[in-house]
Amino acid sequence: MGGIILDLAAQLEIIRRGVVEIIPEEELAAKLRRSLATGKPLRVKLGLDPTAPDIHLGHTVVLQKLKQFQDLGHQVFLVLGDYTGRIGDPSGKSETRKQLTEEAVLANVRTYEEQIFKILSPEKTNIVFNSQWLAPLNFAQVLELSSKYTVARMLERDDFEKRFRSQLPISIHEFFYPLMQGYDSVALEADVELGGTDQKFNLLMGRTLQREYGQEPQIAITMPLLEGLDGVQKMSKSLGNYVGITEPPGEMYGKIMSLADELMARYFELVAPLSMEELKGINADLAVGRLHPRDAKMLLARTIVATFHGAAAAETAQSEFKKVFQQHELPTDIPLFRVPADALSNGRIWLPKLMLLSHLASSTSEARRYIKEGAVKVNGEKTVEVDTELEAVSGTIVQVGKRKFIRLM
RNA sequence: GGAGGGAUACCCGAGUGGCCAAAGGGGGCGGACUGUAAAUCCGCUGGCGACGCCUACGGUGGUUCGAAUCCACCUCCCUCCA
Repeated sequence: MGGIILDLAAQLEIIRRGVVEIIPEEELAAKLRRSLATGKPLRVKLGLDPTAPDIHLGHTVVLQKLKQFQDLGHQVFLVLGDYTGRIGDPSGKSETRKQLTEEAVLANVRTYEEQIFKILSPEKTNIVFNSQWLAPLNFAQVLELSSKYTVARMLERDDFEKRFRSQLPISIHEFFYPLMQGYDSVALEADVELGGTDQKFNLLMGRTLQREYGQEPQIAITMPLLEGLDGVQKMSKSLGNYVGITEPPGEMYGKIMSLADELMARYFELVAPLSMEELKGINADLAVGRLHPRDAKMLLARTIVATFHGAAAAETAQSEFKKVFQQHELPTDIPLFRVPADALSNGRIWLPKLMLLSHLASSTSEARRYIKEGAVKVNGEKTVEVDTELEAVSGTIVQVGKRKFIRLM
């Protein structure tokens, strides 16, 4: 399968980095050993639930691990859960998720693909849809599958258990999600399955089912869940504490700079594609004060932006950041705004009106608030008078807060 | 099928006739400070050319000078019993 095949110890070291659990590690070593001996790559699987088309840094933790397998010459399978997506993974949820329509799932899958290849090499990635083997199953086969596991064991799963105990509804079809995901492993004859720690139950289900279907059980590897920008809850789109990998470079850079210092190490370890030596060096330098936390964070931001937008974009994002937030200068690109003629009287415009029209504020009340708070600058001059009638001269720069600017034209 | 409890702003959650554009917390935003869109402290957080007016406490009506608060019906959610 090509690629650099390192020896067992070297492979294990790379695979171990950042993981929470490898279940069981001895079996992984055995599989790797066999793979090295026979030249047959391992079949590594990652399931994606196509409900959220926006991939964020949280997703990349597990994608990077997959990439490492890929770089080690193993065969990577991305299972796009078009079929399971219609159920919605109940993992960690306290309530039943709504089912997606077939069209919605397919639309999401397309967006997924575009984003995934920012990390994975397209030519080395096998994308498969689980409808391929799940859809043709007949009722007898489904019954057989469901006979391989018991309700009692199903209820061992945390979220099911909680819901059951507090008498919240659990639909029967939700029990099928782990079964279907496990069956994916059977269908693919997976050697390894990756997932977040919240996926542990589902990953182990794969092992159980593979055994039931006469296969060698896969290895379950769990990755940590990345904390979101708030530093408390896991990164997720619905919590709004995420950095999307398709966000513009400047936005991405800024969001990372807004991380609490304490979270830096975590992001360095989980999302920055640096070598172990580099990581160790950074941590050591930080510990002895040789590296300023701010500069470390800038390095982090630059590295992450470079991953998704390239080194040049990362450099630009950084110099813009320095310019605006350290030197308090104007950004290079300021959106232009043309004042509509009917908003002018004698060539002047009421400042709150201008802010509203140019989306610097979402209402005149908000605009008034900003002005009173001293957040508004006109050509660099703080303006606290709400009833300012501004001369609409081309080139005038209006700034709200630290980040919002317009230039009149 | 029966009995009870609840629905308040972005979220959680007080308020049980006027002092309520509605406590408190979270989140968000702004300012100061700085080392950064970290941390910390302070402030703001419905709309309106605005010391006033309009809209808002699940929905629709009603009682009252006056309703988030009382009454009726409706919708949805929850708890207990069967």
